[in-house]
Amino acid sequence: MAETVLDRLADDGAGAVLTAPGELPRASATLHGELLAALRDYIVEGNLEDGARVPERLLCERFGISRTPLREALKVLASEGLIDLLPNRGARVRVLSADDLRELFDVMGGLEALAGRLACERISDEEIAEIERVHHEMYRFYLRRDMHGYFQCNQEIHRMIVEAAGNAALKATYAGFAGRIRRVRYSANLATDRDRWGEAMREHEAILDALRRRSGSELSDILFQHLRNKRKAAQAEDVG
Amino acid sequence: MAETVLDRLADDGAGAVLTAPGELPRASATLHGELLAALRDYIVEGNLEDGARVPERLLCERFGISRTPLREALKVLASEGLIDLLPNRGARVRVLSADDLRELFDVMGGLEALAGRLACERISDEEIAEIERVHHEMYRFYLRRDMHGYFQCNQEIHRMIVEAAGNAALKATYAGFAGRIRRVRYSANLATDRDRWGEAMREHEAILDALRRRSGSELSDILFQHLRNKRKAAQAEDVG
DNA sequence: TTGCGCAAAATTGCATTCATTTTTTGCTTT
DNA sequence: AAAGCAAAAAATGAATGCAATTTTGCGCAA
Repeated sequence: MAETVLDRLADDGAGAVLTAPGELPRASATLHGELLAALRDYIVEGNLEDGARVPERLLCERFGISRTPLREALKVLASEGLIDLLPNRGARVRVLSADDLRELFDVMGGLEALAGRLACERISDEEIAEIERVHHEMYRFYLRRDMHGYFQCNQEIHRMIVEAAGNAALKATYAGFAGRIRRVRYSANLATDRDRWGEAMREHEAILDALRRRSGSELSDILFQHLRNKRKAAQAEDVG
Repeated sequence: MAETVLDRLADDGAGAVLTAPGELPRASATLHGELLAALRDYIVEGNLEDGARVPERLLCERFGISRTPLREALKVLASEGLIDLLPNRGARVRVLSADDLRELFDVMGGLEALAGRLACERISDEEIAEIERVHHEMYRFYLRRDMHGYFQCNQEIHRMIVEAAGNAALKATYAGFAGRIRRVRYSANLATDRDRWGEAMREHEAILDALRRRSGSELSDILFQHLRNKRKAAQAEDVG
């Protein structure tokens, strides 16, 4: 919705910047940087339809800026894969084909596999305990069939593993891919596919187990397969 | 047809630009796109010192363009991690600390591990035969202690594995990280460390073996470790 | 009604201009 | 001679202007 962006910019004023802890570069006190972050969120959050034209003129008015910084931001978003720039024909929200999705999921899987491997090398007992805590919380949501809570915890666990990897480049790359995928809604299928939900829960048990044993290559495998299965479930939804 | 940016660069003798097949988005017939590719190569190839200021004015003259498209390209290069943009203080070639390098190598390792895993799922016998061919060529270079030839083949093999993964998103991401690392010279150490060279050669044997058996998770492990060892060798050079 | 052609309007890509900020230069003071 | 400071010069960030391309609107014919 339009107001979201307006409000965000207005709330921040010209100076203040929400320096969200180490996701994509929420670049500092420059107009370009703020605009970039705002516009990225605007698109990632699905305020524009798939394939919709990104209205340059309109966004300029809305943000109260000229075209120059906006166009700079669009170029960056295009390089991030969120939009397509068609020569002389403006920017469009990138539409992800089934094949694109397959690719993105696999890369996400590879990045998570890497995160798990690296995490095993350096994670502390305290961090593992933290993850276990969220894991058990997630399990309770699972028992209650509370999808929203479950997903919240699920994402949090994956985030914590990436965090535990202690690799900023990985984290930024991961965040970028997560943003590209986030536009796609693929969440509702666990409700209709109880088996998958149970399977996912078991996979998470295995993840925690491998993590406890600091078995990097094992965790790596499990995480990749976990994402693979997630992808398959998501794609099954497309068909049915 | 108008003279392209590339022509202008070539005219100035500042460095020929090759249109390498399917690396980072060599965007189409737009000035911005060409400029971006040219500037990226210009920086990746090391024409500017580490930490050097990127001379906006000068590059404009050299490329024969105005500041607007150049600045757009700089924003993108910054988002790719090749340069830093300091507010009001221009762009600088990003200096990679030892820690940055560690991170980048690990991510490269993770991406190669993923590539290997995916490649095992879909690679054809013919593709494997191709890789074997290059592998043997590389082995001959190894026996002759021809480092240049060896490296050429080495890179080619890794490129082929990424190619065989059949994942464009992975390929583009891989190319991006390769570009960021390419500025760093870490090649000369095999000459001084015969053991490492032999070890690398054995690792490549194992890579090929796992690939033949289509053992994805095994290849994944080997490739990650291979990059790990490469990193260690590269970092050892820093010290000695 | 549907499709075609063409002029008007809008949009895009890039150059240019303008206000700030940073950097340099040159003078003064100790 | 070195340090401090002010003014000039250069740079950066963003707005505006302009030519070129694309899209839209509309009349007209099939």
